[in-house]
Amino acid sequence: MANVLGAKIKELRKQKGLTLEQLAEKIGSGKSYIWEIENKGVKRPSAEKLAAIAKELDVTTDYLLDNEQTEISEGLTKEMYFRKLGQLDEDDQKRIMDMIDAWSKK
Amino acid sequence: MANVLGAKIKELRKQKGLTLEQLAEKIGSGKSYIWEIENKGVKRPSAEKLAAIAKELDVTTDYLLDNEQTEISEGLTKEMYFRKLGQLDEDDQKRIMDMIDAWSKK
DNA sequence: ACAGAAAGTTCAAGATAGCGAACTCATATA
DNA sequence: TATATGAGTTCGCTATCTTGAACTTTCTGT
Repeated sequence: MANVLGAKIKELRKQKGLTLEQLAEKIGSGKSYIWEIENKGVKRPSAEKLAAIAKELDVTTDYLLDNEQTEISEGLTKEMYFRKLGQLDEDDQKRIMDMIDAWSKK
Repeated sequence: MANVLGAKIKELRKQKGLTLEQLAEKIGSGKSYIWEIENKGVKRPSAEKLAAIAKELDVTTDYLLDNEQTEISEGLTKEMYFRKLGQLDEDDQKRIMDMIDAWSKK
């Protein structure tokens, strides 16, 4: 169960049909580094690199870092609601946000 | 205009009335490190630390990293709530989503 | 003003990130 | 088979992170 991060990146990279070198080039790093993240497990990758990787693989940094969350489908429905939220009137938006705030403190 | 990241963190931390030590403790690091991020400028902070800081300061990691974006926009606020929503337990998430659904049909 | 506490600052040292260059392994092409 | 090409792997090296402990400055109460 170690190196969840690496597993996620490897899977997403392959889904996109990218080689180590291609992904590395897109985010401006060496392919050896991507390999080490995926296989050896880098303990504390920099926010810069990870954000770049996340962007290229169309996921959020938070998703990559969260060791509990290994499925993206769930996240996608949330994103849908996020969009819906934006369509409500200001007042309703504020009510929702207040509610989230309230429930966050538990 | 160097060290935009540090400036943002310092400002947000003060807005919340937190001391270096308080913020440091919340994210599990030494206060000296927070100070160096804010004042000396750490070049490539780890994703883990930065995500923890962002969470504590109620902003996204992406906002902290983006040197162009220095204002907390409306979009960012929604993004932040989107993330908060994902951190609630399933039941609460469902309640919020139901509420959004209900209010969408008005 | 003074003492003590709280906040901020400095720094040396050990741990890790991240790169380049060279290597292996597989697959393709002649 | 031989050669080439692309993908993955190993490793040493430097730069940077991150910490703990000691230090200085600022605040607070008396």
